[in-house]
Amino acid sequence: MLRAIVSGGETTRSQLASALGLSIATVTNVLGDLTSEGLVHESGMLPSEGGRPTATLNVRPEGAYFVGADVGEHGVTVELFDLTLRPVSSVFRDLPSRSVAPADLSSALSAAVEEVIDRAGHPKNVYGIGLGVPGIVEIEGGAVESDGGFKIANYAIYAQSLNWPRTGLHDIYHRTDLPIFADNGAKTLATAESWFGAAKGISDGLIALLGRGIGLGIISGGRVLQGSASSAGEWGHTKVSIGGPLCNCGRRGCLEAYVGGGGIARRWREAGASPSNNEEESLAELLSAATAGDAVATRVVDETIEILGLGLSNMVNLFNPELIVLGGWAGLQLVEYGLSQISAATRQNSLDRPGGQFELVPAKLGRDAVALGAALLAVESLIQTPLPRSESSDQTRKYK
Amino acid sequence: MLRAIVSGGETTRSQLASALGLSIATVTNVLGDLTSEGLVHESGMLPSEGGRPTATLNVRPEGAYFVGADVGEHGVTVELFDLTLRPVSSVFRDLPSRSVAPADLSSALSAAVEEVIDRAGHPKNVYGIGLGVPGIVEIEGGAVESDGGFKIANYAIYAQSLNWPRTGLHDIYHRTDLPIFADNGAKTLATAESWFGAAKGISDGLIALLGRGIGLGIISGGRVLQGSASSAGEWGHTKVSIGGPLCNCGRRGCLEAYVGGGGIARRWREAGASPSNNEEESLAELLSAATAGDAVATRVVDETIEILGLGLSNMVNLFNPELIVLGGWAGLQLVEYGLSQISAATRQNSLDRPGGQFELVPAKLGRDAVALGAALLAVESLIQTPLPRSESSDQTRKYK
DNA sequence: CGAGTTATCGTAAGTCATAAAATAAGAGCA
DNA sequence: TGCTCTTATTTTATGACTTACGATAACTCG
Repeated sequence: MLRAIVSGGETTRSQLASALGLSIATVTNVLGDLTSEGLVHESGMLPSEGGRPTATLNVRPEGAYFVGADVGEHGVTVELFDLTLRPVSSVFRDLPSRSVAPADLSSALSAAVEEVIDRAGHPKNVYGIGLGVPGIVEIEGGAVESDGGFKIANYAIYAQSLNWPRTGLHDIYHRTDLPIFADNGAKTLATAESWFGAAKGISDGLIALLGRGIGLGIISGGRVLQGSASSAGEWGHTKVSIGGPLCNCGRRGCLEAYVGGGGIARRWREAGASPSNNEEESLAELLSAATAGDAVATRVVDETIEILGLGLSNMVNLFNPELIVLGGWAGLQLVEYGLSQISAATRQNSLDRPGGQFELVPAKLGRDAVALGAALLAVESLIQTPLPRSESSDQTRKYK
Repeated sequence: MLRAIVSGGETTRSQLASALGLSIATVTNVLGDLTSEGLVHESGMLPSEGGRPTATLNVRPEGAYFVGADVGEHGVTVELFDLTLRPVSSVFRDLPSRSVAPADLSSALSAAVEEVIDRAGHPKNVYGIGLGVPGIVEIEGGAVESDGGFKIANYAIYAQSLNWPRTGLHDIYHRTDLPIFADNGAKTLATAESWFGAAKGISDGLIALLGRGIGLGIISGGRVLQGSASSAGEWGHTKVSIGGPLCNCGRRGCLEAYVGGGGIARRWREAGASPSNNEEESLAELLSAATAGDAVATRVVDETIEILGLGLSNMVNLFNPELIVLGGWAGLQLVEYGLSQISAATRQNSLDRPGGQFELVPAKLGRDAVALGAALLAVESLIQTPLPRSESSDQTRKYK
């Protein structure tokens, strides 16, 4: 219920009832609890249509706060979100070197978290912190009870692309005064797009994160697919060719080696160009050269789109999505260059039926979507956990 | 509850209670209803351990019957299953020509269904019929109320590989005296393996059907993944190479073109051999030649396993399964030849983490697994639908 | 044969969602 | 201004489940 209001924005009791398949009476009951928790309030009135006017309901922004962090290759972005999931404050910290070690990250991250809460005037009700990290995040058994009375799951991070060995979550963030959650960045992006962005309300969809690496969040039945050890969605290292160019992961023919930021730059270089060292700028140069009619650039771009379409078509056959969202800096640039070309290449390589059943759109949320999705991990946990009962009311409440 | 007993076989009340997370009292209640329906009975007693002996519970085989049909390229296999899902009678019908038309199929199928029920002595309580068909099966809107009072969903079949245009389910089976259900054969196989076979109790797994074509059932959270229009799992036409050999589907580089029955035979032929025209025999010849040390055959087999492993590794990265089951005639032959080789090829191409988290096993159920899984479609519907209330008891019951 | 044990059954009480009734808050009109 | 009509929300009562608990059944062991 809280999820429906947070994700859907201002509504009314009857809208909620029909959206959730409950009666209005039940909605009122649950709402009473949420209101007395200070999470929801009546935000206004709709003009009457002859009878009593409808009260509009909305989340009370200051009802709860959440920290979300985007741990990237270049640095960490940490943001504090209120209960409407709008950013309240935001901090970016560069990381010292290119090859990030967990210890460096740890100090930067802790400082950034402290700063971001500081800047917002130290709200008391920060409910948790979520981390979007590169690589595979597994939840191991053996959750630990923290000082605060909440459980801290035993997360382990395997960031093959950062050359990290198995890294415990406490190695990159050791404060335990707040509940902490983590997931792969592509999956937190998918969560964010699914709550607030292009994939809102979608039951079966794909959210691709194209940047330096290539990630994917698979939405199935409205939730992000996790797999047996929560590493589902590692699309970047699926093979699209036998043999093929060498990838960072040590194998050959990975999709990422072709259409990851580095792969695109490499292919342009091999075609004779000397692109910028910054992959993001390099792609921009490539695309504008292609737009300007440069034959070599056009060939490289066409090839990129063809291979991306081939990779996407594999996902279309496997998942039969109704929607594909392209995000990440490379994804957004490519979509702007030629959404319909990518879409056509995908359909052409897909089976006829599923190939005709999806729509391809750019991501709607901006750069902080990974952090937003990470914060949503904490929100989801708040929604599932019954709050400790307050003095004001001794009814038990489990449904939010 | 019925599902737990059917799938798990003989149990006791307390086992059921802990398996389903209910109290023993509730189990007893629901069981009372199931028993009075004639679906379940107390099958025996366990030796006492000091107190009252535990009654064992089991399904009453003659409590309900289900028809399952495997619609294949060569013919239809139709079987009648009792409530323990053991086959009671079984009919196979060849199809007249190679290129099957819906009309030919329709008469063969109807006759086979009639025969299979006949042979079992015309039990009254046949609850439905399930069809496992090649190609994509979609459920369109607009279910129709039949004479019998049940709904018949509006299924549409798109069998690109059989060259069928959109085919309505009523075009291949027009009797409406029984509830009818349909799904892709690879998915019904997955359902069967997941209820009774190698994938029993698995939450995230893959069941691959390797034969003439290549199908896949993806088990996620214990259920077969369906996608937005229920065509998820079309693995055979995902591309493993850019360019590559031409596939039946009209595209190039499909996995099926390499390691489908036809693809393996083609590659052996191109290597200079003249295999049997029957693909199944051809594969057997190839594998025994390789076992005997034939260099050409060994190269072709190694290549097959390498490509199959590559295809599987893509699935491992995407789904992070705990188990991969290989079935279908080609799958079983290949597994027998070299399970560990296939497993090694898969792991080698996968990311380290998910690559170390799955087990690869052969399918446990035999040739009639597709038909069994199809019958399970009807079982699942029985489990979800509350039975019409009988005179003997006027309590409503919804939980089984 | 009775004491101890374990299994199953029956009943009362607790939960939770909803239907129905009651109340609230307006609009529109005489 | 009051009255009626309409729609929204809250309160109350009911019904469907589930479970806790006590009663009963069926067995072993001494």
